[in-house]
Amino acid sequence: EDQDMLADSPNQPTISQSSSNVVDGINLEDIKEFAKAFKLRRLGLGLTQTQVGQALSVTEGPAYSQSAICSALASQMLAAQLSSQQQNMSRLDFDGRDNLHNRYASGQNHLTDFIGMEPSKKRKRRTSFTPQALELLNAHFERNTHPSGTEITGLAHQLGYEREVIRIWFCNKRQALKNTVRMMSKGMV
Amino acid sequence: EDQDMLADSPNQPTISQSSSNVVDGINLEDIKEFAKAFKLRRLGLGLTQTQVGQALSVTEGPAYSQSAICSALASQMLAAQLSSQQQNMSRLDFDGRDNLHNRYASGQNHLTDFIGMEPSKKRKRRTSFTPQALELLNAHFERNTHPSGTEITGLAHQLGYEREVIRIWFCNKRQALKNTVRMMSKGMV
DNA sequence: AGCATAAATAATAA
DNA sequence: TTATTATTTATGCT
Repeated sequence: EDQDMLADSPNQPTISQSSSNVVDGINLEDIKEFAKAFKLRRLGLGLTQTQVGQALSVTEGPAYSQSAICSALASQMLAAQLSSQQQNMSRLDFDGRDNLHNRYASGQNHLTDFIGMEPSKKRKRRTSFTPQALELLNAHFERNTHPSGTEITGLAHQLGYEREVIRIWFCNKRQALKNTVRMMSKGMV
Repeated sequence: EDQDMLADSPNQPTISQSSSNVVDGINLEDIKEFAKAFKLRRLGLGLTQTQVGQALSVTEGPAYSQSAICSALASQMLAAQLSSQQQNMSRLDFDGRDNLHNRYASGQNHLTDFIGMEPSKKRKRRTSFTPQALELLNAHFERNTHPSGTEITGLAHQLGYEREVIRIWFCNKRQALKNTVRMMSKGMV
């Protein structure tokens, strides 16, 4: 039916240029190629973004609004366009981590350097739990809000998450529960 | 999406079933009821979580941020939703709904007392970036998708935009990239 | 009208 | 409490 239109792939072969625009483990060139191919295909089928989104939502869940499709693809193309316009831009170095590190190491930091900034402490990437994992976690929580170290380890292992991540989940969950109870006791609602 | 949470799910009336979902001395079913009621009430008043939080902070102390309200209530509902999937609900209970309705129809309206004022705070004017700005931003993004606070401030200053605007730009950009990757991985095009 | 995307809101990991 | 991510809404273009 109608997702067939999207199914197969003209898939530009190659283009994995060695320019190595790799961000977060993905190659930006590939992304840009994909975006272009997707749009061409959509236009070839005479569909609007909204229509494609609706069609996809049938099979993929309600995850593709017009906005999603647009934001997913358009900006990649814009980026491609812009960067090809001018390859030579002046190279202001904002990438501070090294600079920062150097400055710090050389002891040249002043107070002003720290105002309004945080020490760029690489926050851990937010993990997202699968519904299955959540189900198990919630079930466990209802039985015991304070799992022992062993239990936590067991859960972590069983679910394939880091132990610390599971531990924190229970912390947050207890906090949420406590907040709710507090609000209830204040007679809200 | 989250209307679904409110939609059904078996509303144990009077609860306290002997199944006794009691954790730490509190009945989880009550909690879930409360969470649902609270949200319904908030939506009924046309308020955001942030607004409610601010209003409550006036009387209750600075203890209710948007996050607090969300974390207090949303996760309870999620848990309710998940667990209701399992216990093959045969039991649509409309009385519960009515009870709920009565409870807050007759109950304290003090939320409204503190709010009422401006539910609308003038959406910020959409800024439009110059091509030059976009070029620099994109270039930076390709080097680092998660700029530190300092880097953001630096970019904002250099380009003459508000810091927040730049920060949001990166958020949206990351989102766009992620959407693309997601679509790619689904084998589209 | 349809596209592109900034801004706002909700949810929740750290 | 903070910071980010996920999703939605709304606005400026073409």
